[in-house]
Amino acid sequence: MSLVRPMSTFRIQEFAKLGGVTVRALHHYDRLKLLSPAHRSERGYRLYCHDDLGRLERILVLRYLGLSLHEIAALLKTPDGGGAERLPVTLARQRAALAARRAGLDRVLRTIEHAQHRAQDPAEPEWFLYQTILKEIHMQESTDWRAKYYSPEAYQALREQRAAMTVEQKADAGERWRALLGDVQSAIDRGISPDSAEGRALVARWIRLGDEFTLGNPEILEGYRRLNDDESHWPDDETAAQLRAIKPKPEHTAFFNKAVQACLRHG
Amino acid sequence: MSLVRPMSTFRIQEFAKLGGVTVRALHHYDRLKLLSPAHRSERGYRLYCHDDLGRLERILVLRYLGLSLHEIAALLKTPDGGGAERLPVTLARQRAALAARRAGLDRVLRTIEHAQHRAQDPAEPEWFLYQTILKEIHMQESTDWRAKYYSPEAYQALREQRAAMTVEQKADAGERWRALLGDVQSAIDRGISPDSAEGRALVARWIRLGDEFTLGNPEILEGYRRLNDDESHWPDDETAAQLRAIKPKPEHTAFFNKAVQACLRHG
DNA sequence: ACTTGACCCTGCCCTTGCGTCAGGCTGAAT
DNA sequence: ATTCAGCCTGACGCAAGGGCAGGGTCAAGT
Repeated sequence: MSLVRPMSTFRIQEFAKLGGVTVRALHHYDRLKLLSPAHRSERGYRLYCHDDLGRLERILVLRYLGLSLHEIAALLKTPDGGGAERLPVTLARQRAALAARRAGLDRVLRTIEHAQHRAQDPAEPEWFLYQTILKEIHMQESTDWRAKYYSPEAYQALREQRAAMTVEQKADAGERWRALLGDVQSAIDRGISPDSAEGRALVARWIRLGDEFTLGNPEILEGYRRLNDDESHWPDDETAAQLRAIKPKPEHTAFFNKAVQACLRHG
Repeated sequence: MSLVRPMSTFRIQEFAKLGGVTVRALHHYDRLKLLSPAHRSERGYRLYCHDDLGRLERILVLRYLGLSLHEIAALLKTPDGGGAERLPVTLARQRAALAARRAGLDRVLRTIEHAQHRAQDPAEPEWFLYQTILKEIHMQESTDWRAKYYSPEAYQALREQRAAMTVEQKADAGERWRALLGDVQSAIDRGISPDSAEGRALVARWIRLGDEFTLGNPEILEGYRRLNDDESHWPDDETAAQLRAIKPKPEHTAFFNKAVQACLRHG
């Protein structure tokens, strides 16, 4: 009977069995500071308590839902209150991501079935099979890569908005963004204060344009933020080029934020 | 105009664009010897030819279907003839694997939807939500892990066979396997030659028993082989224990193979 | 001839979620 | 005193590349 061991604690192996995970996984979570045992024995043994089991269960649930350990840590880090608030958002995003993955899998499965069907025909040479599959792939890959940044509802709303716009309207919107950013740049170059009347006028234009785009939907804004923050992963196509053209530079957003502060101060 | 560069070859970047992949990926494929350029310039530049493009396209198709680069290399390594033969088998297996993944994704998605629905209720505490999801997970995880080793048709056949057997029949079959392996072990211990009459008698028993199990279906045999070859990844449940009990040791299979050779030699 | 800029090479470390040793302690029972 | 199970840390491996560093090469413009 060990006197060192506080009551109702578990050594790592017991705890692993309780949670249905391996010892190594627990080591891993400990190193990531995702789940550290409540205590350590004098000699360094990990001693998990009952609350740790609750946390582990939460972790396992979120892992099952496909979140990365990093995301799980972020979600569980909040002193709670925030956790309950962010959970629904996370669920929605994760659902969208998984639905997209499933759609991708479905396409691959259809392609395989198609290929199997055609591979039956001995008259068809193999290289032809590869060629046609490749064409299918290229066609399918032309799906909108921006989708993954938005919640499903937000993306749906965006698509409706885009569908309702003519080509000229889209070009015009792009042009107005570019013009606005140009004006902001020029204001910065001329040393105009964000606090000035001109600064505040620019802010007003920015906000109007933004609302036009986000439809006042904060989820769209959130998605757009994530999209813009991930520029390094954009593919190299025309969509990306258009996006880059209307992407505000850090100094522009800095100017914008300062000007907003100024407006708030002045009421 | 470079005189060093043979006609109709591409440097790595051109080639990457033709194939729609990155330069780094081509480096990677080269290092894995999956796709090495037809030539190198004097100074070490990779020079890809038109045939390389064909091979790359094959690689991309198979990658799209979810095969690992290792599997792709194996499939493409055969001097062809074997390639055309193994392709349908590969497609079937891959389809089964992807279908399983899709089913898993479906379950997760349903779980998320369920959770979203219940998270609406503000009366329900968060921990309770986690608890019930965890229960769902445990229920879903109790699916037969052996399925992934078999083609869908083979697994279906196996299940029908199992359903048709009574508990006693199953126990009896296990017992006969264990007895056979015991007798083989004893034959080895006693220095009996696989070539002897006793050796050949054991082979006959082995084959009969095997046929009873595989129903003469080579796909089942194939799946069983893969299952047995992957013992290190079996989970730690009762099914695994039963499987281990009837798993022939390497020396048993060696004895078996020698005895089969002997039978073949003697007609 | 020289410089510039685009392109190429190799090699090394980074990612995710652990598994798998390896070497060395600890704890409890024999 | 030994022995065996259990614990620790640290390092390396995996798949499919991404990213970067340091250094060489090619073609064009000056």
